[in-house]
Amino acid sequence: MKPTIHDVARTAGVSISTVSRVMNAPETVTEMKRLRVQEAIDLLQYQPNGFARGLIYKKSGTLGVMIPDIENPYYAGLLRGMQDEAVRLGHSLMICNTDRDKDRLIAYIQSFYEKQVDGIIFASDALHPEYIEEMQRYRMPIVLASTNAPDYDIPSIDIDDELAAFEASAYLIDSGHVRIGMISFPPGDTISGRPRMEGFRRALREHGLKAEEAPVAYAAHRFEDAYAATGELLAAEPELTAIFAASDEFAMGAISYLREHGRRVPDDLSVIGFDDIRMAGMFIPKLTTIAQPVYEIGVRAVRKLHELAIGGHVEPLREKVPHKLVVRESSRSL
Amino acid sequence: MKPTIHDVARTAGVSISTVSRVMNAPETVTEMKRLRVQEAIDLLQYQPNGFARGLIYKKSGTLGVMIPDIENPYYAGLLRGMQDEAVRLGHSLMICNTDRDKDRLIAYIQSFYEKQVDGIIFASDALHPEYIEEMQRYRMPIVLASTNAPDYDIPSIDIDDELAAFEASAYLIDSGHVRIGMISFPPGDTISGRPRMEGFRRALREHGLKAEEAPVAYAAHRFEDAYAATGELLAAEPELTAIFAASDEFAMGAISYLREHGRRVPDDLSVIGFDDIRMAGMFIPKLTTIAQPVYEIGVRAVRKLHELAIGGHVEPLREKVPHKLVVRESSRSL
DNA sequence: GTGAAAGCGCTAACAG
DNA sequence: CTGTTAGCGCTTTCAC
Repeated sequence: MKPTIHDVARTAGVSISTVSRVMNAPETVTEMKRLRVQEAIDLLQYQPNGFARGLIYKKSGTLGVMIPDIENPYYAGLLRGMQDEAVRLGHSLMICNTDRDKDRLIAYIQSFYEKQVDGIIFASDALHPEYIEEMQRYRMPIVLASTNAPDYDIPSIDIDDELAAFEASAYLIDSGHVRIGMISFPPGDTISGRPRMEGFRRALREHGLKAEEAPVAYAAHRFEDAYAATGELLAAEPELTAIFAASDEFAMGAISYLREHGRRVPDDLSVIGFDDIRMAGMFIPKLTTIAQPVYEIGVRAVRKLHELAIGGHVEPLREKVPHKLVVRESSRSL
Repeated sequence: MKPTIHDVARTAGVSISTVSRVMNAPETVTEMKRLRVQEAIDLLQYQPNGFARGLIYKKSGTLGVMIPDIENPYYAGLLRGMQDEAVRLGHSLMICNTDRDKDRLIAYIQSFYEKQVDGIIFASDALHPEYIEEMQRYRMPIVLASTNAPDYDIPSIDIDDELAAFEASAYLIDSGHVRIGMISFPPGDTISGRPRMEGFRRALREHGLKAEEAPVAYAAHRFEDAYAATGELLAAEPELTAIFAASDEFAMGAISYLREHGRRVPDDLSVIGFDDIRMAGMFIPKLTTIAQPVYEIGVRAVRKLHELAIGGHVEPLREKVPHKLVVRESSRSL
């Protein structure tokens, strides 16, 4: 059996309060007893029971994290940032891979609640009001990482997707491309879907191109979807010279399709991605992309949640972090 | 404030024991009261406090997981399997990314212990005796996923690395390759390092090739290391026609190096990887590789840990799961 | 069938 | 400075 505070007290010959004190306020105990207690602790390998402390402090030192797809490298970077900051703050992370499954997500919210996590970080593209309401119903501190909720007063941290997409597209246009297609997340996706598409369209418009005629194909989330979408794009506009992909994985899917259909990248077509996942620098050709400071987003999300859990509020509520265009090999000037 | 069992009891007009009963043994309560209690529960959004239950049951319903590098897609697949099985069993996962940092790992073991996880899954290549002893000292159930410990009686589940490496190499030889190099994990790595190298050598030997003369270059863990190692390999043996990479990431690093130095894959050189991470099918060229059933390993690891935590022992102690050669585009017959 | 009460391991007044 | 005691929220005998 795990030793308890009573065991320590007994072998040290003191009361349990004294033991408790040497753990929480050592300076209030005489050196002699403190040493004796410390010895007993070491001897018994004593470690206070988290449940008992939790009951009293009403804190678990654990943060819940929801991510939609753990196999998506984008989230891996985010998690790393969160984890590092959590360690720094003395917290643990309870991670839930929702697989974009609604029931699973709701079940996890309840589980987080029962396990008394100190707060939840919701990292996802798809954020239905229903989820938010479920979380708010339990009144748990929550912050959004790499997404946001314009309709609710929930702290969030992400990049300016519209602007980033604008810059990616503008870069293509400035490189001489005129016939540009986009592989977008579904228009119903209000985070990485619509804003990036709007940024794309605005770039065309502001550069005197007909935004409405530019072909856009939708892909759900994965490589294969983008592969197929590229076919649609080319069918709609065979003369395409550039593609703006809303994620690096999409860019890879597009490049694969192009290769297998005799189009060279970047010689025949330029492709630009989004996110700058680790793989972007390993792919052949290396991806030109918009880099998101994912690690940083993870770190700040945890920090924000910590603040929120401690102080009850955070400043600023909605935080934007800077993105950056990274030019590598998958694009070229015309 | 979170409602407690007392609140429910009060609003339902019963004692707390009755409330407790409708949650844990509803059939022992008369329908009338049961309904009234259920109503109160729904009304107050009552959810029992995990700390209080934990104190009594001495179980947290949480499993601790240690992984060395969350950005390595190999572990993402593993985690997905674990997560899915954990959900099925009603458990949560507490994940720790050790970053191969010893202090961090030890700190996490203690944290797991304090938080009363029901057990630990250790998924890693590097497994120092010190870690094992630290974990055993706390007498927590532990299972090894995708690694093993020959010197200790610890349940483990992984593939037969030596055999898998043998088959990968034999495939290359059967395809007509004679001058084959290997990019290996460091020889000190007794899991994915030495066994895979021995499998490689045995294949050469059993096919009448001089195993000792085959060049082997070592790479730590990542793409960049393999990139550099490929240069060493080629310097040692410029006539190489095939490379066996001990991981898919190594294979990608090798292919990148080859591309950038004017060698085409698979036309000039064949490259075979190991693991079959998701990216293997997205890379250009698609990787020929040894597929590990990572998802399955994750699932079984959780199941094993569950058994161990419940029954105190598992059968069989060391489990091997089958691997599979997957031939794609990065290799060809001579 | 149901309530009162003890106790899980710990912290925090409260007395001494 | 230190020990005693009352809970934290819940489950579980044990009487009624």
